[in-house]
Amino acid sequence: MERYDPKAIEAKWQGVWADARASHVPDPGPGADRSKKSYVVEMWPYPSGTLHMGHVLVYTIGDVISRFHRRNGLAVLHPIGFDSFGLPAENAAIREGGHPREITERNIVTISESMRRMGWGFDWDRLLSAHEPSYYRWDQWLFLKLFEAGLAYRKASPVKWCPVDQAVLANEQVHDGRCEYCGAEVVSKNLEQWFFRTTAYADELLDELEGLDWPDRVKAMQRNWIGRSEGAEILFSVDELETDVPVFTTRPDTLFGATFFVLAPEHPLVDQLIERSPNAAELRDYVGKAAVKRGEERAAAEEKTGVFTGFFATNPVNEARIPIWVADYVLMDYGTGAIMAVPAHDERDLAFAERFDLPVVTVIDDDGRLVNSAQFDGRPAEEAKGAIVDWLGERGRGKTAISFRLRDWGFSRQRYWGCPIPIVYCDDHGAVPVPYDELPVLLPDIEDYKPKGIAPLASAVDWVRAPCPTCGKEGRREVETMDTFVDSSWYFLRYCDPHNEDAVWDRELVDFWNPVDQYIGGVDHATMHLIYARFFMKALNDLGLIGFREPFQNLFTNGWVQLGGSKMSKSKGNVIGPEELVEEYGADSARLYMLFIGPAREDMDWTDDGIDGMQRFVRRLYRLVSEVAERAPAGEPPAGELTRKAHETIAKVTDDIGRRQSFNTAIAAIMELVNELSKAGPEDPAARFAAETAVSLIQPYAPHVAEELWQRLGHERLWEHAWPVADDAQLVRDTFELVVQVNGKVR
RNA sequence: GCCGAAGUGGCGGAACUGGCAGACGCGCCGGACUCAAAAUCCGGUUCCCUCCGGGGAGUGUGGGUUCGAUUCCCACCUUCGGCACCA
Repeated sequence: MERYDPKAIEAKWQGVWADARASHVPDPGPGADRSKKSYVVEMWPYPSGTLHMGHVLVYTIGDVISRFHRRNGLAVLHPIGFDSFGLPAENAAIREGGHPREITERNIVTISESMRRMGWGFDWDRLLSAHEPSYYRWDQWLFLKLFEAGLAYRKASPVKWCPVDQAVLANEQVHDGRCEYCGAEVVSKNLEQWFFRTTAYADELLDELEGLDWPDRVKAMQRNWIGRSEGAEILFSVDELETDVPVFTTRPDTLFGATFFVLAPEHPLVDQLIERSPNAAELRDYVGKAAVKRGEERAAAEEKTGVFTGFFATNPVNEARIPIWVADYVLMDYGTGAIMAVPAHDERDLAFAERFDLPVVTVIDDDGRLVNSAQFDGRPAEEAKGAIVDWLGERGRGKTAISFRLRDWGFSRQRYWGCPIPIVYCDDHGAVPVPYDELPVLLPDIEDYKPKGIAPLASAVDWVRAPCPTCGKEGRREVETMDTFVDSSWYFLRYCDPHNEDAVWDRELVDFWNPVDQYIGGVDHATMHLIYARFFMKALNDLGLIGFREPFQNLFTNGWVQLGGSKMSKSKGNVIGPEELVEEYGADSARLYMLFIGPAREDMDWTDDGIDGMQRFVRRLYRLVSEVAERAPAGEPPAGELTRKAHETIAKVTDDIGRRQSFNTAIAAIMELVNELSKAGPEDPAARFAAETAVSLIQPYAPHVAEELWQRLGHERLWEHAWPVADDAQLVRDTFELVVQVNGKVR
């Protein structure tokens, strides 16, 4: 008998599937049954040069699920595409020369070929790449829709600015407050930046998490990210300026304990205070320094810092005049950018009070009741919250309020390799959207992508010059590009109608396939991507472009595949990548091993220590089934151990893949069946049934060798053969063991 | 600090609903085949004791509930992940 030859077998069946278009799904016809569809999407990859083990994990999980669904009679849409805009290609181009487009497209060719060799059954007819004008044209189209709806807008936002280079700097380009390139002291500058109004959906993003079949930890991370806090907004007055300043607090019950007042350095009132302050110079210096610090630097500071303004605020509840400080531990973009400081009941305020010798007044005792709080003394704190807010409300000095830590999504990037924002600036008309019929605004070729001046696109002078769409007078194009998270917020919609040149999509197609039934990807996208995509669906639904509000009904988050963990150094140390793995062992063994190594949702340390064992198993299966094909008797399998084991395995594997998504244990179960078959031998009257069952069950994992063996067993087209069903009657055992315990011991 | 996940043999892990802990695999030990090796096959492999019949301990630690706990409850320890001056 010839040896198991994965290369030959895999090439053969990959050819057969390509010819048969086995992974292609046609558009649903009229009256197609939505209950018989399954939409399986893995997060699309960034086209780096080669596949890595993380890719092998994600796409093998998706392939197992989609093959399983297909054989369960569902119409499965399982597409692939590339998240091909973004920094790595741009940086590679800067480093090595060449155009980001060339590098990207070369990588796409290489990686697609590797994907085919892994046997992943994608519908290649629907291939998308974000950097192609046929895709990003619709990024622009969607941007215009959101812009019209007021969900995309510009606002001045502080950026780090190098006054010498006249350039916006990324956080990483600032070292010790100095420009990475010229060493000049970096200043903060308010620049107009583009934002999506994600905060408009803060409540829905939180509430609609409930209905999703997502891992709890991902939901928890999103809740945390959205950060809804209930509290109150309270007005303090600044008599010298005849103005009121609102603060947000979750602890209105501690209002009588406010002993000082703090403004964020960026607070608009600070400028007014500086002009009339005895500490003007010191304040100006402090505000300037705080502006160029990163948030983390502020948080990491060992001691709190701040400057007294010389002004006082009046506490509305007791008319106490408390000093107003400016301190960078108060953030402008949360709450109102101003706080009442209650050192007795807030750690941070306490640290500040100790540093600057400010008074501490306890207003809640050990029993949780108010003290030093006038008419509210003796009330439990929880109850006092409402009572104090009501009291303030009657006097127009306070009201209940909700604050979110979720911020609007800033999506302008001062980078080249991204989707141009279709806006023309006109001296008379401001930011004017490019008309729909002029899309796409093509990304021009330029000489130099280095982020040394302002955005690299500014150097494409001919491109920048454009007539104002409103008046025709010469204007200039937006030179910033979109964050690549824009591309990935809706790509799964475009897969449903990828070649449509007249519209972003056909609503019926998108509504048929979506929401995605199974989304698969790393937990590293738990917040950004998975929040942005959810925001997009809510906005697009409100715009009447789609008929649903959540993109991903079921989410599987795979663990990290760690290379060279603590274990690696001990063993051989020669870690091999996916390409070599396939070359040496074949795609089937690689796929099986990747999912067998441990639970796919948990992090794992990649070692190739066990891959030989997996190859051994596949060879054993191959030999055993080949023998069965030649020698096993035909006909109905008689009831007995082996027949029952086969039925048990069907039940177990079906449940493991379908309900539990426990991919490693399904493989173990098939191994048990093969072990039993091996013991019974190829001439056992149930051998043929057991072999057919094993081959059929392993097909989602190891589709090539399964197809080959299926053919040897005298059948064809396993990929569309119905998934086996366990016979309940065969699962009943004639005898069973009854465990008897006496005094807690088995007897 | 807050939120979340997890601690089981030499290793990766299994035990799904409270019912024989260690499935499946790696590694290791022994054997068969072979001139020899590879490949393959068979047997063993949690730890301790053993008169070889078996006996005892055991799922991070300490308690608890239960006839019975890896599983449920309380407290603690450790590791990993996320958020983090969010008022």
